[in-house]
Amino acid sequence: MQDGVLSSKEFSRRLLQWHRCAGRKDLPWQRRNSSAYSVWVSEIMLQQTQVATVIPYFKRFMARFPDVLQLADADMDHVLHHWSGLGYYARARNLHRAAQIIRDDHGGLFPQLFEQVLSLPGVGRSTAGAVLSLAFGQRYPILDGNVKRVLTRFFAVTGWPGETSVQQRLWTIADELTPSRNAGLFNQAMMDLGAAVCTRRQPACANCPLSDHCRAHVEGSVADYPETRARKRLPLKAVRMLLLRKREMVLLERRPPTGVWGGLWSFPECGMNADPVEHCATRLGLKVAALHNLPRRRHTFTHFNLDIHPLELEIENSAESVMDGIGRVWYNTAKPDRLGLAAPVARLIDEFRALPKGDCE
DNA sequence: AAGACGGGGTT
DNA sequence: AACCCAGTCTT
Repeated sequence: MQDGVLSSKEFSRRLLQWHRCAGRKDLPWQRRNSSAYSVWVSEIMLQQTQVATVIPYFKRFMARFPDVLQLADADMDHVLHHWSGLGYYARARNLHRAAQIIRDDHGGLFPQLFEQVLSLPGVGRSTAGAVLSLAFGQRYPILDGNVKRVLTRFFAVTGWPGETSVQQRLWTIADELTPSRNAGLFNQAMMDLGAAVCTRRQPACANCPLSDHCRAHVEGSVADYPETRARKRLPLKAVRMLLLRKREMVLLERRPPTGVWGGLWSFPECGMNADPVEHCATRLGLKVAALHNLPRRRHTFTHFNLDIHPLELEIENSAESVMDGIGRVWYNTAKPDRLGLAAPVARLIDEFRALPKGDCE
């Protein structure tokens, strides 16, 4: 058997056997009566995000939006608030929109046809396969980071998995391996194996039920898979954030629906070369009484680095009106509204709240 | 086919 | 500081 090729049937038999003993079965979205809705929410949260990070968000989210109708009827701001800090906020907007589609087009019941699930915003091939297999036992493969790692190693697949040709090959392999019975368990087991055994660094091949037929393991090249993309140097951008203070209130603006922190609330910004006082007068109709710089902080994205230069500005007590109230709000740091805040904005507000209040400077 | 999209953890 | 993570959408 050592030299032969492992059949798909034997592959899944071994994997499921391993999963019965060693797999995780007590995650919050894996309860016995977990609905398609909770599987879906968890899968969306788990996109590009690790289990440990997701768990508290998932619990809070499900407590507030226990079913698809409550999510569909909720305010976008409320949904974003519960997503704040998770990142990739388009996921939350898509989740909300998809819930409304399920309410309006599917009678509030989660669809069970692959094409219908795939057409929901935010749901691609892998997530559609995950929900249908995990929640309904349908035979669809998945291809997330864990599965990619397992497959590239087991079959010694070279090339960066983000490349189209490599990805197609991996989908074909995943499809051939997926059993017609127990597809959900199989997919869960693949993800668990990737998360617990076939880890990116220092994989526990000694505990792997497939290692004797794993090409990378046999060749002693496990660390070479999956290949990584050659990375470019990230561009550095800079922005000045205006922390406009009026007593314990601070002015926030809603960001445009697309782009970084889309739909979230943040501080007004101005370019590094602009005059902040002038900017406040002309764009916001506010007179500045005092100002001082706060320490610069760097925020890193996948695609660029951002230097945030916070500038605290005290507003004159007279001339209270802010131009164009739509999309702007005086945020009470003592009694916070439930808004979605970008992570660095939330941090700045926390520091701000800790500052001595009142008429210093 | 390539780039955009967040934040946190690990090394 | 580099690298990665239970991907999907837009261009």
